[in-house]
Amino acid sequence: MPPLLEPDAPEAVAPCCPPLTERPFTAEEAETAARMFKALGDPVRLRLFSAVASHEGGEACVCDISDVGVSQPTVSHHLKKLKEAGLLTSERRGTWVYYRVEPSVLSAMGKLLTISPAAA
Amino acid sequence: MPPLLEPDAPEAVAPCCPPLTERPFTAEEAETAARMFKALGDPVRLRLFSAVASHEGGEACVCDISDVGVSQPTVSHHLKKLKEAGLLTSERRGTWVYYRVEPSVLSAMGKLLTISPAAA
DNA sequence: TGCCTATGTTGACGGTTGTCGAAGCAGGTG
DNA sequence: CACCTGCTTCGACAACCGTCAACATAGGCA
Repeated sequence: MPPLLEPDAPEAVAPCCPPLTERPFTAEEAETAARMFKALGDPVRLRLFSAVASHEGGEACVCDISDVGVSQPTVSHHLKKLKEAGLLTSERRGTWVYYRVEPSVLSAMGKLLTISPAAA
Repeated sequence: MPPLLEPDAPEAVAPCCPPLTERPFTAEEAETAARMFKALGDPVRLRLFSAVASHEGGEACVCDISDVGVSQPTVSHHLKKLKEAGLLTSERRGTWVYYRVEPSVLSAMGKLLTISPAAA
């Protein structure tokens, strides 16, 4: 087996936390959820994420989305951050690297922002 | 009218952006939306926001929620950030200051994370 | 093999952020 | 008035973050 297994941690996303309105978050829940919000808290990253998420087939080559006004290394840096936060996954196919949205992420984050019945 | 009108900007929230998956965000949309995500991108702020959002009546006194492991000035600092991001509002009533969740925020952010039909 | 293109990594720089203690302000109570 | 309590602001500091140029790596192709 080649040593290409990535040390990133894209697992701490899906079953994360109850809705924000259900009860006060614990420190651990807050740590986990804040990591995702933080990843989307930069305009460049948000544009990259949106570009991938809205791209045909739910995936996009870096070359398709790197026109966001910063240098290419910076794009790579931000994509790495999004990957480490568990929001994107990447796969190399030949010359190009394709990024796609981790499927469960959108719904998981959406649930966080749900109005819970207890918050009436 | 007393000169107590606050210079904060809690207006740039509600009608913000289309779903992230609908089309790539423009620079302006990303700037606006990232401000909200960034505000929730800190564990302490997320706990404070969750504490307010889940509190009875949708509002909470600072004294009710300041047990998050940081000093009281730091709590105040984070609440200010949340207010500047348009996520919370505050009101002084007698001795205590009450914070409440800006009502439209949760649904607005929830819509951002909606799966748009175009992203099939 | 060598060269070109597409991405990722490194190292450094300046700006931002989270944190605290100290000081300030506002309201209540005596 | 003085004093206490709840909260905010100020000033400072270390840590973190976004950015770039330079370099490194990977794959395709001649």
